[in-house]
Amino acid sequence: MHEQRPRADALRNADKIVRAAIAVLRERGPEVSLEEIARQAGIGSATVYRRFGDRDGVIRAAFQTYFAEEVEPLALAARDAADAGGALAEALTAAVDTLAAHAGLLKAARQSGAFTVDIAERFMGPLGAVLTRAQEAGQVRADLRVRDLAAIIVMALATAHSGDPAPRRYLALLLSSLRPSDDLLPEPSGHPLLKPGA
Amino acid sequence: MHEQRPRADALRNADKIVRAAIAVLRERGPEVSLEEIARQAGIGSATVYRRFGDRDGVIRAAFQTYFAEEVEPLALAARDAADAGGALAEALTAAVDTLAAHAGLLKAARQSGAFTVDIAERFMGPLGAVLTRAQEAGQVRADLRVRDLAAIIVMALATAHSGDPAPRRYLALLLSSLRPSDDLLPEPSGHPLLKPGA
DNA sequence: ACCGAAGTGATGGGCTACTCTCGTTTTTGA
DNA sequence: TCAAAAACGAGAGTAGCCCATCACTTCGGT
Repeated sequence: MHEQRPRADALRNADKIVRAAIAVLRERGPEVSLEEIARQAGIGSATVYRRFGDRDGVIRAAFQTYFAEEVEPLALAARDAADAGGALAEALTAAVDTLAAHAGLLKAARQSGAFTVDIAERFMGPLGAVLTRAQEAGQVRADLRVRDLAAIIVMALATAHSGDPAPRRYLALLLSSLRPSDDLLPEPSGHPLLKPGA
Repeated sequence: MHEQRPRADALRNADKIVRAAIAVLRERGPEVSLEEIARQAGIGSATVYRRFGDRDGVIRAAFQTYFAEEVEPLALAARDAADAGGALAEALTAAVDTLAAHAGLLKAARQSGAFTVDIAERFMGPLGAVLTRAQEAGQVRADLRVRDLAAIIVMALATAHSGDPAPRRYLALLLSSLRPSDDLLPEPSGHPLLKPGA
């Protein structure tokens, strides 16, 4: 009854598929067929289905891997900065930049429901400490949560069309909403805290 | 060489198709087949293709009609309010509410590239006067443009998952970014002002 | 070295967007 | 009112893709 860990080559192949998916989706967008991804990975298409269930499974896995490797480190890098508020803004800007540079992957993730506030929040956890410090310093409003930072990333990227550069203006607008304010934000809508995605 | 205007029944049918598309997409989301929409409209599917070219054409037309009929009036209604800043916030909130109530249609529009800042801006024109008045009253920052208001709508809705209520908290956050500020926003990225969509 | 887990490539079913044709209906304008 | 023109409907047909399955091969841990 002990969990069987997957075989070594299975892990290698899963990784190859994910890498290929990231690259191909980035370049060619959500239109590419699964066969194309499998071909790029040098893996049979049947294997892809065995490992990931269906097309959306591949896209979800690819996006989450990308997020963990490219975005989460940005949050980690912000932890030790002297200027908490500045580090917060920098981390968010860098995250938006790299995501905007992966427009095709991002679009695919959106269509597969993989680009949500929940997912972003999962990888922005390290920003929690920075946020707290910035709040204690009076640099940002006190009623913010980490989830709001994740939402800012999602919102800033909503305006990015195909081929657009990063939507700097709107991100700046969003960052300016972090300033302390007398009005309190309404409570988040009553989400159960269950994680819906896989 | 005078422009032929389409026949009366052709216009009627186009309208029937658009109405059916709005209703069906709202209820069933982007997954519905074109044949289903045609059936609901009581129109042959070949006619749908004749009039709108392809699937995305139908969705674009449906979304724009919805926008013109349900969202633009909200902007018009705000024009004569005494409190310009309040009217601005109300109009944006109401726009986000109705769009959130049409989640399926919205999702389809996004997938077809019909829900863009450009499209929103096209129908938010009437808010220009209100924005100016609010700026003169010092209620909102001076470097805002109508396009930014359109972007706020797009951004606020980016966080709406399927079945979510309107994302009030994030809209409130966005509205708080309208407050006057000492920092200037960066210029909008160098969009040509050509309208890409149809 | 063995045996089960994992992979392979091929095949096929099912679905949907889209096209074409042609006989039929509706509109238009004189 | 009537004939030409325009639009329509229905169905068949094409093509591409997702996904499942199968019979067989390869690989890896014990």
